[in-house]
Amino acid sequence: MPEEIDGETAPPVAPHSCLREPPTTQRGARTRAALVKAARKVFERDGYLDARLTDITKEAQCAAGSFYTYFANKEEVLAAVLLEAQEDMLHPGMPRVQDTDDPYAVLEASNRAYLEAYKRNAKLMALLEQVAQVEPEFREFRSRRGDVFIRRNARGIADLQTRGVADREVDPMMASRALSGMVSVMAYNAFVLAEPQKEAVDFEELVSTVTRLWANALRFPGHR
Amino acid sequence: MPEEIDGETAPPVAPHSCLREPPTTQRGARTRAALVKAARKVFERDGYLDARLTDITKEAQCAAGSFYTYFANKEEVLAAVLLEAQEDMLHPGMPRVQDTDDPYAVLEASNRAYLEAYKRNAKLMALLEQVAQVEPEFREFRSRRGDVFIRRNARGIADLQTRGVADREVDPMMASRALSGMVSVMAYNAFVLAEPQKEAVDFEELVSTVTRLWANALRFPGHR
Amino acid sequence: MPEEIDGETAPPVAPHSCLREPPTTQRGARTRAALVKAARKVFERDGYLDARLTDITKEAQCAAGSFYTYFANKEEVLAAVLLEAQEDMLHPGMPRVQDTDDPYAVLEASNRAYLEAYKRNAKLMALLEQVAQVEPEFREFRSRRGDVFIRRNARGIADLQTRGVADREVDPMMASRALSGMVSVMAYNAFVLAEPQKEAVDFEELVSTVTRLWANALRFPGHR
Amino acid sequence: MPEEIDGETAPPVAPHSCLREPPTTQRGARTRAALVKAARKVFERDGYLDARLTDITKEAQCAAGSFYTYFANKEEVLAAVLLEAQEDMLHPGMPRVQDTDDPYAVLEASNRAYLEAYKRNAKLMALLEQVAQVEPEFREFRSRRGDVFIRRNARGIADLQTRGVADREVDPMMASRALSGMVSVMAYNAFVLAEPQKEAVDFEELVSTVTRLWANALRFPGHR
DNA sequence: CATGAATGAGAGTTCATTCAT
DNA sequence: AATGAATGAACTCTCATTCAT
Repeated sequence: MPEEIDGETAPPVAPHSCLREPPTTQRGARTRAALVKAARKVFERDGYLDARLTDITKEAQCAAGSFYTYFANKEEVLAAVLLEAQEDMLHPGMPRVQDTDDPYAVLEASNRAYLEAYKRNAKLMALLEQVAQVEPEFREFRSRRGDVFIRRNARGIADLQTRGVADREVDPMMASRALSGMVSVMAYNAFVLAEPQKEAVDFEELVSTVTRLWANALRFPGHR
Repeated sequence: MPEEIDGETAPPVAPHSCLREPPTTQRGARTRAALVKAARKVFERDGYLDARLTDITKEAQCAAGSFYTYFANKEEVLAAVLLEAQEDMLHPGMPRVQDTDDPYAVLEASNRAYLEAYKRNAKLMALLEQVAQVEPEFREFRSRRGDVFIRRNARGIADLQTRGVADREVDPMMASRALSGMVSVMAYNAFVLAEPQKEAVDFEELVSTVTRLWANALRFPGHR
Repeated sequence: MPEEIDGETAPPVAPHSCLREPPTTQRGARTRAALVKAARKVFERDGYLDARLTDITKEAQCAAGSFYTYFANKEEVLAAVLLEAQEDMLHPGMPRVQDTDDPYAVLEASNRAYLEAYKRNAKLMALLEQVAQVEPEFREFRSRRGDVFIRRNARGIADLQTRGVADREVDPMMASRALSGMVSVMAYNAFVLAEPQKEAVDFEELVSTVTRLWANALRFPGHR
Repeated sequence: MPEEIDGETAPPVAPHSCLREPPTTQRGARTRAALVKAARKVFERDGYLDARLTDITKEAQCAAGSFYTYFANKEEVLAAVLLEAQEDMLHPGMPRVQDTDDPYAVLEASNRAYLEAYKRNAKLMALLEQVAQVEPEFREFRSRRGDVFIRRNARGIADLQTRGVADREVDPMMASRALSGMVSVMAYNAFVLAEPQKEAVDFEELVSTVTRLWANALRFPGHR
């Protein structure tokens, strides 16, 4: 029996957010924003572990102690950083290709949107992967983020199965996990691990390959 | 044009191995082995970052200083740990199903062997993932390990394409990257992330799902 | 051909000074000063090598970590200590005997001033000698300090040669090196090596002896 | 009143020598000799402080533990090293110029012999200077070595005073200390501190300068 | 709210010396 | 007499967090 696919796909709230109450004054808001921005920069540059709080405050041009006015520790700034970036990482502004009925076109558009968003936020994704290995709270966060896509795709697969377009033998959730995972691994390899010296994989080839394999895996009808 | 698939798929040698010369006496060998064993235990229990050298020496029941007789630092013991485990992680003792000509059976056996090895070494794989995020040398190591499987599978795909069993449209290396990645993600999710409280995914279902998707993705003939 | 005697005899700046930025607050300045003072005391008491940073911070009544707010390591405090003492070690507040034309009187005053300064800073000189044997940067520092005196005296010798008072056969720089060295060795022996139990050399005898030998060496006219 | 000049000018015995009884077997003698030789090499190369006992045993091609069969610690090997080198450092094989009566010629020969010996043993002298700053026992040793020369020269000065060749006003010991010190400082600067890149001071100029100054300082008769 | 100096526990690392073989 | 692994005390340096100003 397939798992529950639908239900509240609540956005993966960043951990520990809102512990400290938000700044009341305008100056406070400015300082906090500067800290979050600085933290993102430093985290992306040095990695989570090597980032020192003083690096962040220095980058934000404020005193070391001011940090604690807004955050209890490094984890919390990171949560704030991720919270701010969530929007773009989750709802990659999908273009309205949905109008069409061609499942292959829809699938391709979806994959392209995902990969584009991944590429756009590559450094942040790298950071998230690192942090997930180090801080359990963020492993949770990464999981929830993954689930958003997995559920979304599982719904799509189930829908296609209903319409007779996709292989009915596979469990939609399992298939979605596998295929979504496939795409995310490819994205990680292409945009995070890709070494600068080597020529990167061609973006379009990436899109078409994962889309073709995905479509085949679900036995979309028609020969391509 | 497909990348080079064959060539020497040299086993991914652990980094920095053999810096300190190996112990000459029997006693030395014993101590070194005890340290490696202790290190593996502590690493798997506490993670690479939280493992303190004194934890390792305590576990190995030797003095703190003795550690430095055999290893220059934490990285080096880890290299030794991985080196020792490599065998089982890479050559999962594939059962001789190769006799058959049924590509599906071969594929399934291969996936089962991979997943079994992953499960067997789950803690070590978790460790490797963590370390790869933290020490560049080990990111390299992880990559090389992945390549071993990717190349092996790419050869298989190319072979099936020649025999007319697999879709000739996809590039064997790209497809192998995507599909091997798919399996490894599933393995990671099932054996590393799986939370004890939740009931784990059924192993057989895992094998059959990834195999079916893989076969479909390459358009193996025949309906299942 | 005599070497260049004149030119900028820049004071021998202590090595590595000013690496850490100076404290901005008053409290910071106080702490830093306390550390330098404590360092001098500990160095003079225990020697450079045996001085532990915790001894210094303990003496300065601050936490071990505070040390690193102002100095990167032991070398740097020492540099600060020497920097602070430089003034007195280099410009021994020469009394205005210069008014006289009697070269012998001038020479004697100069030697007396040097020896007095050496005696006053004997412990620091001992420290400098020790450190020069251990840290190349400070060997350099000692050399530069020596050069200040050597050049100063070489100018004096050259001047006397011009006035026909000193032997013109000797190269002023070589002679200055030899004679300045002679005085500094005597000072080292008298004020650093002198054992407490033995009665020290009479200060006046020291001054008169080196002055007489120096004057003779340059063939000052007149019989004494 | 001049200090005692004569008396037993006992050779400056190296400290702590002969603590361990000498090796009985031939093999033992060989090992010990190898250790002393290795120690000298390592000390001269790395300095006393940076020399590790294992470096020495490695150089001598014997086990770390063997060291303690012959020496109690680092100090003791150094003592052995110095003891072996004493001969050449103290009795520089003075050429028989003593035949002549010309005090200037004798003085020059003496200085030349000293400087030549210093140059020949420059690395050892550097070592001795370093060690004297670090280990009180060897400060003593250095002093005694210096005294040998100072006394020898003081006797020479007293002799010349008796013969009416040298200024009778100066105390022979004081003068000897000053002038011997002058020569040793020059030697130290020329042969120990001299930087390889800079052109070294001309040896003959060195000899003639210190000799001339020395002779003048004692008011040797005759114009040069 | 901001500042930035002060804190101090804790980790890694070295190496002279010992001792079982 | 030789070996070389084992020992463990000692020391430096880091940096998140606190707090007086």
